[in-house]
Amino acid sequence: MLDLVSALNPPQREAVLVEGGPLLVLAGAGSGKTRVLTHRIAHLIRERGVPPEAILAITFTNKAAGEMRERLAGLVGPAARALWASTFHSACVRILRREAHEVGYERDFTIFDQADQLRVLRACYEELSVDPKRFAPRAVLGRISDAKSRLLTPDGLADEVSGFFDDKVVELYRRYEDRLRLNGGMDFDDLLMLTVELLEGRPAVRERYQQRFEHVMVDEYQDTNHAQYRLVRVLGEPQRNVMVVGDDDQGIYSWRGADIRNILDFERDYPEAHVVALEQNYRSTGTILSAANAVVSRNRGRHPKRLWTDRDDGEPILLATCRDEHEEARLVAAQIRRAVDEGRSHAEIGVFYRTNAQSRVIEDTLVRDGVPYQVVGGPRFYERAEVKDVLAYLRVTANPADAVSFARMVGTPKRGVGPGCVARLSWYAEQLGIPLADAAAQADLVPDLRPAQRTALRELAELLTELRRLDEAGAAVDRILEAALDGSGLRAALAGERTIEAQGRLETLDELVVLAAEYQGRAEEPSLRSFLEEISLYADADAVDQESGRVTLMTIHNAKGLEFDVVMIVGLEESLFPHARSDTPDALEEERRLFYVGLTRARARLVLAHAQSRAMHGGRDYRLPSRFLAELPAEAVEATRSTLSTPAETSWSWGSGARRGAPDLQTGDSVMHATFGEGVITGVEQGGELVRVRFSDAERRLIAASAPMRKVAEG
DNA sequence: ATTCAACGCTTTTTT
DNA sequence: AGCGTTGAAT
Repeated sequence: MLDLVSALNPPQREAVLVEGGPLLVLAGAGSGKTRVLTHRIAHLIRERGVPPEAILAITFTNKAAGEMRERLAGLVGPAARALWASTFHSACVRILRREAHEVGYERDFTIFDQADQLRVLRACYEELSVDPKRFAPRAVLGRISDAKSRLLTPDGLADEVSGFFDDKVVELYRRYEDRLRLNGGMDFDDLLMLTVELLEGRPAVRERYQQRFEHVMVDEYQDTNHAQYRLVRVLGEPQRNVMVVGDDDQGIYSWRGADIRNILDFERDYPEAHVVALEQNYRSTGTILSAANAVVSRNRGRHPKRLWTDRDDGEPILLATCRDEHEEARLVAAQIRRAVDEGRSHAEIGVFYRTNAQSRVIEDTLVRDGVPYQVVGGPRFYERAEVKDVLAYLRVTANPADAVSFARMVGTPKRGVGPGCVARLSWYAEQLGIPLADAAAQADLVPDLRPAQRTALRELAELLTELRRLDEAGAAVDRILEAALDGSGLRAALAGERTIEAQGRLETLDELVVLAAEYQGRAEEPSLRSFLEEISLYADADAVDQESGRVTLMTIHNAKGLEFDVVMIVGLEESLFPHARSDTPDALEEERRLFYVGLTRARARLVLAHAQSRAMHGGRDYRLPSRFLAELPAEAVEATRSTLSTPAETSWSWGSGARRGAPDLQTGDSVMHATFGEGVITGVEQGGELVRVRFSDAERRLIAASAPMRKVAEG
């Protein structure tokens, strides 16, 4: 039998072996927390006789859940399959599918993604005659999401807020809720909120799940929100065998409602909690670790701690100054080449950035250089228009109440049925209290429709009947998908377009069919509903393939939990990283944690880059290096101007170091710029380092010292 | 009533 | 660079 603890260090061993009861593991980056988690579960199963199905293990991604199950199978054998290992959202769906009626939903409820949510919300704007320009829908949705993550109903929110904007939010939230229910739809926040309502509000249901889960374990606990916290709390009673693992330095989701206070609250709720700190890092070189420590220790709101390693210092961190984003991309390519020449595999290289848009230039360069790479995140496969179009047919098949999908389905391909027609149909459906799909079958009875529209609706209804028949007969998902593609005319419409774009979309749809077939072969109990559900809960991070032999490009958010031999972080510029929108002290600390997460992903080599100018919404911005660069210990860093192009005439340094004298520019001065021509200074920022200049076409912010620009007249 | 083309505005991070 | 809205053409 495998020895579960001999390879562990003392605190790790303690965390694995400690008796039941609440356990808080404060696990620094790279300190082996996944190992602790899996070994503890294995220990519970093997040594303490806990049945695998009595353990609920919450991970941050579906992929991590799968890996945990696999590792566990290696430790305790196939019994591990009975373990509930999943994300919060997947676990909630699993519970809600069984108990839907308890919270006023049908079992076949649909999960609405952000695009769906916006459609529902926009409909509410119409109904309530709210102007979307005055109340940005995305912002309102954000407020609703925030309320739900704190388990606030519209009434609860109303009690808490007041004011013109907030009153409207409450009003919209209330209507949004009604409409969601009408659609049989739940948004991501509902999955959590309704599960908490269910468990807290229905003693019989609660007891069932409490009895079932003897042990509850949560990874990445610092990124849980209030709803998740309450979920853990209610499931953990009465045994209180709750283990949470987290690191306050790695909390990067507060904008999504995550609350680091959950860690503090844990000790308050469970005063008897056992606390274990894992501070030995097994991942990174000494240099990387000390740099990461130096950066994160600038944050005020954190538990003081210091990760240590007994590894060598390794190589210095390479810091490259690039002229623009193209040079930065070439630097990335050159560094990849260098690493590969040294015998490293492409798979061991990760390139991180703050925003998805940054991947584009790098991709272009890598394609040109023939470097194999994968991009995680960005425009998502399942959110492409053509995919959503055909999925709308499947979603209505699975849930006839889903009016959002119905409207989408009716509109694509074009069949002469637009919003006006759908509105009439909805009116009719509402009068009779029947789903839109059924109303469509009776199109002949709906007033004020054109004959062609009646025909189109009838045909649609027939298609839906056919799809539903296939589904009920247990047809394979890829077969139902094919039937939708052909029956809807979606495929024919694209084929008829004969454009490159249409060709690409057809290929996308073929890919979807392949994915459906793959699902069909892989799923334990394949069904249309579970296929749609898997798609809805599919996360970008689930797609990371560390064995693909390719370089991985992704946002730092997606890099959480991963590690690479070589890590490059690009775009380290003020207003990009830290992002301009993170302008409060707290938000800035979160940006710093994000940087910390990025740094600590690296095992051996770290390359950091910033560009002096970057193309941004049409124009070109001139930028200062990120303040975070100045926070790196000087002895850990080797700075270089990218050697890939001729150095600019002016050089400048970052952070607290020497600063070149900028031309003395004042508001009102006239300047001549090499590229933009004549302009006038409209503002001076950051102690004269940056100037705002209005040119004939636009106002730009330039770095006073290095922009190719001279003063032509005093203001 | 639908559809299409132009315009103006905004873009962090994601389950 | 993309999206949503607006206005015009069918």
